[in-house]
Amino acid sequence: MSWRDLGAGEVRPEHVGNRTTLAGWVARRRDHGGLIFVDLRDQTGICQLVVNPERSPEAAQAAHGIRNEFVLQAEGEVVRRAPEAINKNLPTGEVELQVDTLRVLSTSVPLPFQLDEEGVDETLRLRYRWLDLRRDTMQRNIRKRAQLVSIIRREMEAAGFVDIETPIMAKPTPEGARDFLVPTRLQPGRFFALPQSPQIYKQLLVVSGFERYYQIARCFRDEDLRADRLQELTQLDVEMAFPNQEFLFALVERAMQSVWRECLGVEVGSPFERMTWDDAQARYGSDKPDLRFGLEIEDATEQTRDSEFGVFSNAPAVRFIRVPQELSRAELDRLEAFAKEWGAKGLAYIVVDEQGEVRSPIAKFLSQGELDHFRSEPATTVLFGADEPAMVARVLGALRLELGRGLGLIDREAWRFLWVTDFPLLEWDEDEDRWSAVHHPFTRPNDEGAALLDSHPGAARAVAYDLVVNGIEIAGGSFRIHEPALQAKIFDLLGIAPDEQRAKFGFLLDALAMGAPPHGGIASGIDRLSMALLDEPYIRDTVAFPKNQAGVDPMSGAPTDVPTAQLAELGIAVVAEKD
RNA sequence: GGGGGCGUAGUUCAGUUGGUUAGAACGCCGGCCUGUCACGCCGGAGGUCGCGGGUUCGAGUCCCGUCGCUCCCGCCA
Repeated sequence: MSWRDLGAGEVRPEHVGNRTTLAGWVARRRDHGGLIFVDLRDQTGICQLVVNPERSPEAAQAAHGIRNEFVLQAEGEVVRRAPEAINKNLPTGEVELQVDTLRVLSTSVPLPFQLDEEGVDETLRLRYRWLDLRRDTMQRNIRKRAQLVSIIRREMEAAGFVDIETPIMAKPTPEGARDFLVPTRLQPGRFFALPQSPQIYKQLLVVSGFERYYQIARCFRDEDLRADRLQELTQLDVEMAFPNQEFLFALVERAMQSVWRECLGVEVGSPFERMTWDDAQARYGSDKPDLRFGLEIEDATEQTRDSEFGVFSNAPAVRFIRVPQELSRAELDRLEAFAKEWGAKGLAYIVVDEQGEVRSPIAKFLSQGELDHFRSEPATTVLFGADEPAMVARVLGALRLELGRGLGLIDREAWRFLWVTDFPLLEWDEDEDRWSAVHHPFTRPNDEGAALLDSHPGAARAVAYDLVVNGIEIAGGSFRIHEPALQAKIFDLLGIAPDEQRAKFGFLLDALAMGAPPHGGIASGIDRLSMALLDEPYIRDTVAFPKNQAGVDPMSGAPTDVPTAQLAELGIAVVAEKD
């Protein structure tokens, strides 16, 4: 059987993306099994190359002595052979090629790092990202991400949503994250901003009569990076007229089910669980609970109102978690330090040992009634939070996650999707001494919330929701305000003066005044979603060419200085440089 | 802006209470081997221990500073 009989056609350079080494007469593995990538019909296959000097002296000579990586062109007789007949340890692919001719099309210098090495310094990986992307995990990540986006597009379009692009050069926004600014030569001294999201544009599109809009949109936020945060992110952006929460939830659930089914072969049950934001805070101390383990937070505020333990009786909220283990003093000290990092003043605890005996520095202050309330199984540690409710939730939520991970309580096989609903509309900003929007300033209060805006704005709840999987926020959305008067009222509460409202958002208010239908939508971070799907702890490894934590691209060196003349053209003078 | 961790051959790491020519594995270079595929065997090269200063008879090791990377808090509607 000849090569061409397999239907491979001409073996063109682009079909032979090999990176291996030749030693002696035999193509040998360097990073992909000593095997040569060849295109067999429509799929990429892996082929073992054998050079027989009797059959082809030229090929043998070409193969001999080449030590660096190379790209090959080879033709010859294909010999199919079962991988296990050759080697039990490593699958060698489907095809072996008895080479007649062999030409080196491209060579390689020694690589700066080995592709099969784990834990290579990330700067080095990013500097040589084209190599890093050859690694199996990166190939998987990038390809799965592409598949995910493809599935989402298919689902959105099947539901009648129209893909519309919105400007990348947009207007700076006063609310939210810091903007990336873009100067322009035609308007010296003025700046566009890269969009933090297409929020206003998508609302305008619905007002325009595109009653179902979607976009895979790039968004930019000039904030500090984290293992799960990028400055330049991609999100599925969705908006619809006459929104219906059940419709939107079902739409997103269908998309997630398809993604999980087609990318992972996992059937995700539907409908997803739901929980109000208040419940999530009270039971999990988080607006994105990881439901793969228990360790729920319990309340003891009532039981400790008259406690002789001042820390409890003076606290607006007293809550606790029962850890199913007798924690050591050293571990408790570590957890206390952890709790303090999250803002706790200390960490009260009760240890119930194997015999059911209680050991605790605070036990002597507690009444029998209180102790009864905290009574637990033997070998349990009860950890307390006593403070403002928000702080208690924050600290116990962080402790819960820390313990869940540390004690191995997490069910690694589980996919726990959860809608968190009824977010607060506003939260008080201590630093700015004003209300700020929890979601964004265009979020609609629910009917009860609208009635509370004058008296108790902090109690108002929004028609806003997040989708969480395994403790990772993968989508969030809301219904929007479509009445100019209500929108102006929210701006008032946010401390945006009327003239400022006109200057910043006049065009939105005008649009709302010209017959805006009720509308709402949702957005889903594709990078985060990929992270969750791939169980990938670092968001940068879901992106082909990410920047590092300092916001620098180690590959290209961007951002860089620019010539003074280029700045002058823009009417810009740099007054402060790094170092 | 703040806190933690890391920085030693090309890569991943080790380096004992400060002590003599700083080690390993993989990679690289040379030689041998036609069925190998994490090939095997023999030999070899390669390190201003991030940078600067200090303590000491002596510093990879201790101290101070600094730079870089990373994780976290703040921040991220």
